[in-house]
Formats: sequence, structure tokens, C-alpha cells
Amino acid sequence: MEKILLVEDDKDIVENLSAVLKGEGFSVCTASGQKDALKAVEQEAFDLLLLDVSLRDGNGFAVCSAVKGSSDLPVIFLTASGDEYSVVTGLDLGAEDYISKPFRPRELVSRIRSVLRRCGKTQAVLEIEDLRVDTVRALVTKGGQECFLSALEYRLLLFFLNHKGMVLSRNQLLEEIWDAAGEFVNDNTLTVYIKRLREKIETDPQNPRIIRTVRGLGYTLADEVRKSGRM
Amino acid sequence: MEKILLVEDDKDIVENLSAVLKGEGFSVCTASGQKDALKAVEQEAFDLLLLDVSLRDGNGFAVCSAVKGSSDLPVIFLTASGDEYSVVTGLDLGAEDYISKPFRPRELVSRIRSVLRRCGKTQAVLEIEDLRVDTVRALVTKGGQECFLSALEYRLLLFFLNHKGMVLSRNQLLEEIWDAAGEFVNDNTLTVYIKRLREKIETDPQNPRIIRTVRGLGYTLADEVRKSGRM
DNA sequence: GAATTTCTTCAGGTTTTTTTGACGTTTCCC
DNA sequence: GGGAAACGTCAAAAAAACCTGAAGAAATTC
Repeated sequence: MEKILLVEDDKDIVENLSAVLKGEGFSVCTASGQKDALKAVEQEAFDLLLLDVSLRDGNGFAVCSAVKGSSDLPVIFLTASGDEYSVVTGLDLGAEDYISKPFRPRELVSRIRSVLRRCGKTQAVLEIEDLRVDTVRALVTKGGQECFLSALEYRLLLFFLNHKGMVLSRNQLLEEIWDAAGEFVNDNTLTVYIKRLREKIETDPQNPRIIRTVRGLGYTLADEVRKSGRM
Repeated sequence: MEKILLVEDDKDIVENLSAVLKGEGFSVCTASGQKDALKAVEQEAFDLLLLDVSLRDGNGFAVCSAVKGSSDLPVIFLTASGDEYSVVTGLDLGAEDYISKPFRPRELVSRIRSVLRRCGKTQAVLEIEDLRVDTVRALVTKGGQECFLSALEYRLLLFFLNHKGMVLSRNQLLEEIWDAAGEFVNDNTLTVYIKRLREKIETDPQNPRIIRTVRGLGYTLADEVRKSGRM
């Protein structure tokens, strides 16, 4: 799952885009100003930066320069319509692409995909134990046998794989996987999905090795599989 | 892999474009002046020439004339924005297309692909199972029998073939096949087309092997045909 | 300008996924 | 042990995703 940092200070756009991108299977973080953006880039490893040209505390160019100076993180600018100057500047600063507002979400997604592909940021295969996830084909296999996951099961697994070793709280998971449209879902939905996922990917679903419960805190996908259950 | 010669003397552009094109799977050589360009064309066989109109040692037209005089190498001009005169001259000289700066990398890539296809410089025959697509003649056959596809059906199939193995989301397909002109189409249009395409190219349309549905994620064209469906 | 083909949409059906609520089990603390 | 919270299980209801056939628009062809 590719991580995108969206830097934009129009709340409506943030909300809308966030939902769309999550729906398309991206992991989205947001920042609303230059400072936040730079801090986020420093702290976390993103695969792509979606950068509004006009921010309250200055323009996006500064952010782009800073980022490009210290990494090869791909950048897509969001520009106001017909703002030729920004386009030129953006591309000069090494941005990979730009898109003018108003844009169709679909088109943006397609641009994002294209840029990610071009920059080789699309991680193709994730593995843990005898479980293999081919993210290009959306193909999950366990010991060579294909596991047929539903869309949400797949998304959940992907999120775990991209946060190996971290304990993910129930809330965090509900937000990331379900909150795409801003709705709330029953807390138990997550529990059910964990169960289903375990049934499909664990060797012994009653005694889960891959997705472990950390009582009171959440769930975690074992970074490396330790020998025994209990500690 | 198609070989492109990029003739341009702005170092930044060269660097940027080079990276983009390489990222998209092209082989790129560069030349910064008329002389270099002509020498390169003589010495190596390219599939396409990307030619800046304004070069330090004269304009790109001379290069174009020379090249067109002795070969059928396709040419795309890079022109300064709004420079109508160059556009006309370029096309008069037999150039296949032009694009004005500043341009979106993605757009250039799509133009390049389009020109290559038009000029038959791209892979001519695509195959899967007993299905053969001759992209030069736009001829599709299944087990020797011709399939009569409509323009959109053909475009859809081609897109699948060029993205073998990838799961393509409905949005992505709508964007690529339908949304090019900015219009929206009903989501079901895609569904209907998938059905029609399957009826024409699948051995058993009820049980599609070539274009598979990945519920919740999209469709995919199997890059190798696996034995069975469900397990 | 009528006929034909292609494209798009609609309405309805089928299947699968997603969500939920009721109830069981484990864990922890008093 | 009793009780409360956290987590697990199950099955049924609700919703979404996908498929299908037909019919109205739009474009092409003759």
C-alpha cells in the first residue's frame, strides 16, 4: 500500500480527496501547511507527495525544493486552473507532474498511479512467513495456494503488512480501512474481519501467528514469527 | 524497448525528461545540437525523435528535414508555448505531432505512445491463450477466427493487454478508455463492455479466463492462464 | 435520409460482501 | 468466585458489486 502525503489547506478538498484515495487503496496522511508538511516528510517515509501550490503560510514550491533536495520523493502539484507560471516553476523544481483544479478525482488517481509506476515506488511483493502478497495482481498466496480475499480483507491485510511489527489500535484500523467515507461502523465489524482474515491466512486460525491480538491495545502483525505463542 | 532520441539543449529539461522516459520503459539517448543529432541518427536506429524547435545552433526544423529526407523516423516537436508558427512549420515538414512547453510528462508519454503505435514502431502482435491481436492491422483473432470488435472494445482489450497481470480498477479503466475527453459515463457502461468483450474473446464467456473479475478491486487480464477458478 | 452499427443507459436479477446483533469465551481486577 | 471489559463466534439482514437483456441515442454507412 503506497503512502501519500497530501498537503493542502482547503478542508473540503482534503476530506474529499482523502476519501477517494483511501478508497483506491492508498494510505493517506495530510498536512495543511509548509511546516507540517516538512515535519511529516522527515518523520515518515512516503511514496508520493501531493502538494497544493498555494498554501496559507507560503507556497508549495518551498516544500518541493526542500523535499527534492534531500530525497527522491515524487511530487505532484495541485495548481489553480490556468496558472501557467506555477506549472513551469513546479516542473522546473523537479516535480513529476501537476494537475489543475478543478480536476476529476479519477484523473488524479490515474496520474498518481502513473507517477508511482514511473518512479518504481510500487512495492510489488510483500511476504511474511509462507504468505505472499502480490500487490500488482492483488494475489494472495499461502504456501503456493491462492487465498481468495474480499476487497476489505485484502485492504486490511495490506495495511498490516505495511505496518509490520507495529501494534495497531482498533480505532486506527477502523479509521484507515473503514473511514473512507466518514461514516462510523460498528466496532465489532473489525473483530469479524480479523477472524475472517485469520481463517484464510493463518495456518492455525485458533492460534494465530501472523495477526496477533494485543489485548487492550489492538492487533499486530508479527515482524518476524517467534517460536511460541505465549510470553 | 523503443529507442528515443531526445534533442534539446536545456540541460534541466533533458535530465527531467530523460528520467521520465526511462521510467516509462523507453531507451533514451540525448543530443544537444543539430550536428550531434544528425550524427546520432546516422549511427543508431531510433524509433522516435523528440526534437526541440529552438536549438542553440539553429532550429530543429533543419534536423527534421534532414531526417525525414532519408528515413521514416517519426518526429515529435517540443515548441515554446503559443508558438503557432513553429507548429505549422513542424507539421508541414512531416512531423507526426508536437507538444508545447510546459507540458505534463504524462501527456508527452501518451503522445509518444500514440505516435509509436500509429507508425507501427511498437510491438506488433500481442497474444494470450489462443487470442492474437495484431496492433498494426487492428486485427483480433481467436483460434484463427477473426473477432469483430468495435472501436471501444478494441481499445479496452488493448489496454488490458498492455497491462497484463495488473488489476485495473473500474475508475482507472473509465478514465483511460472513456474519460479522455472530460465527459462522464455511466459506471455500468464499463460493465456492459466487459461483458461484450468477453462474449467475443472468451472461450466460455460465463466462465471468463482471460478477463477476470476481481470483486471490489476491478478486472485483470491473466498473464498466464491458471488451471481453475475457485478452490 | 434510411438502415445499420455502435454506444450508452435503464431496470431488474444474481451473487458476494459487508455489517450487525446476540451470545460465548477469555482475561483481569475486586 | 463475581463481575466487567475485551475479544471471538455465528448466522442472518442489509448493502454493494456485478451481470444481463433490452431499448433509446448517437454515430456511420450506404
